[in-house]
Amino acid sequence: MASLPVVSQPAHRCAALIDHLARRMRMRAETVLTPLGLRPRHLVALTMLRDHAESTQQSLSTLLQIDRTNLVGLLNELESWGLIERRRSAEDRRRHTVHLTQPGAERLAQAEFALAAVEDEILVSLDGDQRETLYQLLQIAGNRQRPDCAGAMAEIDC
Amino acid sequence: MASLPVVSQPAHRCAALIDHLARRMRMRAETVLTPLGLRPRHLVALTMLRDHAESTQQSLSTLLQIDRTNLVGLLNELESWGLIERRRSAEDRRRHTVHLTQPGAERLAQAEFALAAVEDEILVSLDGDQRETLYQLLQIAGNRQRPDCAGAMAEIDC
DNA sequence: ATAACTCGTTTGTACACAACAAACCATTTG
DNA sequence: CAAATGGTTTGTTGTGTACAAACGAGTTAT
Repeated sequence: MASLPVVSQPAHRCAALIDHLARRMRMRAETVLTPLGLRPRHLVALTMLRDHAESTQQSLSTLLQIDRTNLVGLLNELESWGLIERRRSAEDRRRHTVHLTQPGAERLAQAEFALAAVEDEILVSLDGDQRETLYQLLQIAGNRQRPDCAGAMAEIDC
Repeated sequence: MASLPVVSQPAHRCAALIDHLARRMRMRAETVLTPLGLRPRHLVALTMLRDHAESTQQSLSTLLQIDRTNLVGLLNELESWGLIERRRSAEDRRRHTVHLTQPGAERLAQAEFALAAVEDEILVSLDGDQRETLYQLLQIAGNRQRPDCAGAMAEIDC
């Protein structure tokens, strides 16, 4: 009776867990970020820019998964703070390549430093190794969204 | 050379990564959840309720980290769908203990099943073991927010 | 019993985030 | 030149959540 579907079992779903964890992290992050004049979205963008330097806005928008029009506003803010720079691409002068400036990198570093405390608070239950593992997994999961190399972002490495 | 600061290194901050991953997951999740009449918040709540049965609303609100007043609305919806039940506590009749109903459990199972596809899509870069590890880490990180056992939620196990 | 407090509830305000649409300029490509 | 593309601007909409104020019902302290 009540067969035990050993294989086809849906296993564990982490969507809800991620959602929950992200929200908690985010709420705390906001409070330490505001003194720095940043909001979560800015941090995500800056982080992305450090890891994928010189992206064009188009690829940034797919990378960050936010609408182009919204991205413009975001970048406007960051640029007006002097944290990033837009330069016209040499090859195609319609394009803007976005660059993290020196002050931008510093501000990001400050933010991450401030964030350390928040993570300590949220991730108390995880020891150092576990946190590192988590970081790695998130990094892997986040970097390549799917093995879809047919699109415009061909040169990366696939 | 280029010393390897093994210990004091600020290590990696995962706040931005989590934030980003959560948003991508969430957007996709919404599309498979809407046919089921659920939204992400509902799923989080139902999941919590399955794992921490019979919580009072107060403890739920700290667990979910959402305001009490907002929790009421959320539970109202779930109750009107018949997915949860509120019962007055015998000990203290001001309290409501919240229960996942049978239909609620089923709906949750459906949702998680539907979510499998989304996770497959978002977490392509992770193999089975890695996903399980991720799940475990998230579970640990999420369950006990901090070893603060002085409060009202004393009976759990600390 | 009366007062003070607590749990849940309702209502309303405010803000952040983000999707989406429409129209625009500059540039490249056909 | 026309058509398509990258970025920009403006404005609308919806959603999630915090927060405050005030209430009823029930509890606890005095």
